[in-house]
Amino acid sequence: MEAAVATLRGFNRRYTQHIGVLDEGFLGTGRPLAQARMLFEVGPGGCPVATLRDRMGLDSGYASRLLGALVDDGLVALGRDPEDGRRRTARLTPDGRALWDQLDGRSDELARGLVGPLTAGQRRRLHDALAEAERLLRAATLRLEPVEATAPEAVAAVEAYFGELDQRFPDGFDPGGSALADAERYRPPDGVFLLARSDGEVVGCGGVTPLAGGQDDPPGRGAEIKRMWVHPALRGAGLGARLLAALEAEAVGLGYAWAKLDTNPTLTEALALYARTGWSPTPRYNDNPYAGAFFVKQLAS
Amino acid sequence: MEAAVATLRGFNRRYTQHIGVLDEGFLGTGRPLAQARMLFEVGPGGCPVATLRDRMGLDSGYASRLLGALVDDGLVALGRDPEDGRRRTARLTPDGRALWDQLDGRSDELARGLVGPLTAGQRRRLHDALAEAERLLRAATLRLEPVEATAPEAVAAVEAYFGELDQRFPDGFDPGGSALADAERYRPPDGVFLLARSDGEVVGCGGVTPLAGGQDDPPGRGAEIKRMWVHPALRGAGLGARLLAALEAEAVGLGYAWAKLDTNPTLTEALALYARTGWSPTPRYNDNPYAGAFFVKQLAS
DNA sequence: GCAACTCCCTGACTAAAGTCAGCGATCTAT
DNA sequence: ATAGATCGCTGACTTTAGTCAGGGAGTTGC
Repeated sequence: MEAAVATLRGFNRRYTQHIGVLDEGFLGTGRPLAQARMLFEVGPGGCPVATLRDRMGLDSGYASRLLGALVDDGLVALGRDPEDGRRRTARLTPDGRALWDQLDGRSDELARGLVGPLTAGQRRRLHDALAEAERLLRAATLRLEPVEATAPEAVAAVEAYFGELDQRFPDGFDPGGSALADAERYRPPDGVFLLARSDGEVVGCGGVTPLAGGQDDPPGRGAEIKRMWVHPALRGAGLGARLLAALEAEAVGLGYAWAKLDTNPTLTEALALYARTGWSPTPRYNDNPYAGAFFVKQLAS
Repeated sequence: MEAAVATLRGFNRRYTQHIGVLDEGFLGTGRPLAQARMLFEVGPGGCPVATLRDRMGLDSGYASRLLGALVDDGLVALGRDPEDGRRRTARLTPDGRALWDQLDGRSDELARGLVGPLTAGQRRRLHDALAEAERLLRAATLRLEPVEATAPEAVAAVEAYFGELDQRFPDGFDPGGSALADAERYRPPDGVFLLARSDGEVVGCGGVTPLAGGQDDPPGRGAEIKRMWVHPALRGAGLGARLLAALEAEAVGLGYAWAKLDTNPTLTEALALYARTGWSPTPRYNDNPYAGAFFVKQLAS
């Protein structure tokens, strides 16, 4: 712990001094940093105002004013959200896009200047180190929150999960119903659906549903843990373990005494995770044609 | 290159959003960020005003004002430098020290909170990744500058070098004279002494001196490359290669046609570096008792 | 001993960043 | 239909951050 804390703090100090230089790409455009950052955040694809405020952590009034200045200068256009007339979406005008390209180019140039003195091998090492650090930092900073299984983001996460299974299994994967089919089973008081977010982006999910116990099952109410998924970019950073632990804790909170889960035996990382965290093999308890391994765990209360 | 640039930029974005949080440890003390940062920079050991300005990149007037505010609040005391009456050194008063401790504690707490959710293994991986990234970024951002070999920082670097040799060799190392002994040999137009700085801190050095050519030497004037040293914290990031290349370029600039250097055969990384960068083994050319390997290189002009 | 140069400080600014209360338009639940 | 909440906007502010010109005390080179 101490070593990691010290390294993080040391890194932070030097980083803000040297690499923070990348922000300077946003200066010298004849407009204040905050405006430039705002324009950059809007991005070529446009962005809802609320998202901009959230991401930049700004006061609603201040954000509005920054956008107003960009609109006045003809760089950004605000449109109404067709689904909710209160919301507005910012989009870049052609002029705005030109400035965005300029900002992007400057940042690129600065980053290039920074890695320029390194050899190809060193650059690769830098790339690997930063990617690893980011994976771990994201895993550390993400937030787990319960949501409705029918929420658009939850559905998107489950569909990403299904899509991945479809690619991964030799014969594809057919969910046998939409992601929404059994949504009510994930609703309190008998279930829950957790979404893992990092930077607002969904990077994982998983749910708890009630499970009818059989004759040989432990006493007390039983739950099933389902649809556990981790975004590919974050694999190997321990997010799976955190998510599983959080789901177990939720199950305990819902009054369950034990839980089961199934998985495909080809998913070796998952098998290792379950073995490591106190899950024991158990006989098949459902007719899921894609599952070949079944686990049970007595939940600590 | 592209991958490294993209990763760096992506890392930077997330970093400034999440880890920049560490700076927030400096907020909420009822005083502006800049003042808090200044107080923290002064540190328990005190710090000359010029150094503070440099490190924080501030205008002289602004820095003076920030310090003035801290002095008014009884947190910092300014004293005269005994060696140069124009210079001032800032020191923390007991109250200032208490606030410093508070800031330090908050930063630590934030860093702890950040790495807290990670397992011990993940923390170690984060530590390693950040340390590697920092090494490489420092190697990329450092500056090489020619200095007088008698400059205090140059002497300190050479003494660090000697000290390290003394530890490394089984029978110790005796420089046979102080670091200053042959300082004039490192002075233009016949020599040069380079200092590598990162963040103002000296992280490496090396010099070029004239070398009398023998019968079997290549035609033209010959130089010797000496006292090449890299700070232990930056080893393995390619700083040695950059330094050596810079010294060779300096030698070319000084009109030398070839150069030699000696080293101890136990310094295997150094041997590998020389072999990799076009240096060829050559017979002993001096009576340095610590040297056992000798190299020569024809310099490109 | 004097000119030239440093180092730090002061006064007088400007621009940018950020806060707070309140308002109209729009959506949601009952 | 209406009360209550949400979303974004506006006005009126304060505080920070940062710049520039100049000046006094101290040092250095000749």
